[in-house]
Amino acid sequence: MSDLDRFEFKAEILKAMSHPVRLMILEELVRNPRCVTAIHEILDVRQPNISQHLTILRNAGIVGSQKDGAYRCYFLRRPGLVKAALGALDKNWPEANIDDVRKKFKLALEKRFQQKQFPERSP
Amino acid sequence: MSDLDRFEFKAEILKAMSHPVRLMILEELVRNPRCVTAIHEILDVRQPNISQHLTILRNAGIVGSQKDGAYRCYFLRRPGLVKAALGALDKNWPEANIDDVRKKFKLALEKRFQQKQFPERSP
DNA sequence: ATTCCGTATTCGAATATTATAATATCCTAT
DNA sequence: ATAGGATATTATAATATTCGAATACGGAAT
Repeated sequence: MSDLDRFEFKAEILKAMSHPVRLMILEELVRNPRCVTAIHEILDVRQPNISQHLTILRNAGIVGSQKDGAYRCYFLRRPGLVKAALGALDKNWPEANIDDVRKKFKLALEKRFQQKQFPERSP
Repeated sequence: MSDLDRFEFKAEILKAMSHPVRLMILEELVRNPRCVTAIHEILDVRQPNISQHLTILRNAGIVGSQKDGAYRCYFLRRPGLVKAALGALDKNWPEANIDDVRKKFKLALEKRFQQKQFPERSP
């Protein structure tokens, strides 16, 4: 798997999660496996639309499903990943310290000029 | 901030990250603040396109920038969030255990019937 | 002042995403 | 076998995203 491929793969996973309805679905599935109707009742979204969103999540490998009689049970295939990603969004992280940023930028700049022997410019 | 708003906000942050080029930019910025040209050289992407992606990241509040002479230095405004999100993608999490899933689904199903007094159906 | 370098903006075409409506399919119970 | 509920699919219209090309703009050095 090439380097670019790896980034495209990660981007696909993130993109599949990047929708308010899909985030709500995932947050629900973190608690419990659910069938479509249950999700449809919990969220205020039409059933076919729910199915579409579930398809997107399934294609990304984020959820799986299993038939149980008339129902189809959806569940997280990568609960760890999903919890970690949702967790990253929930926690309210501190902002970067601007002085540290400036310092690191200066260093990066100097290192760059040494390495590449530029006459000037471009950190 | 309403409940839906919160999900839309999270979705926006994720969406802003959900692009291979933007992921590469973020991974670079995790290491060091960088100016546009440096990013442009590291990645094989045209400069105006880099600027466009940076604008998207900036609008989502993920990166900030600061002028330094002719350069504009970009840096992570929420390094913790970004590291956690990238970390979630990197770690290779185990898959869900299908038996646990089934068990939880049964429970959810039963609970649902009790609570809602349905004659039948719909976990 | 003019030139060069670093960066941003604008526009356009191609493509992708989204929600809705309509419809189809599958399962279960009668 | 038929009805009704659960789920999926399709088509479509509205909207958004993406990239490249061209261009604009600002700072630094001559």
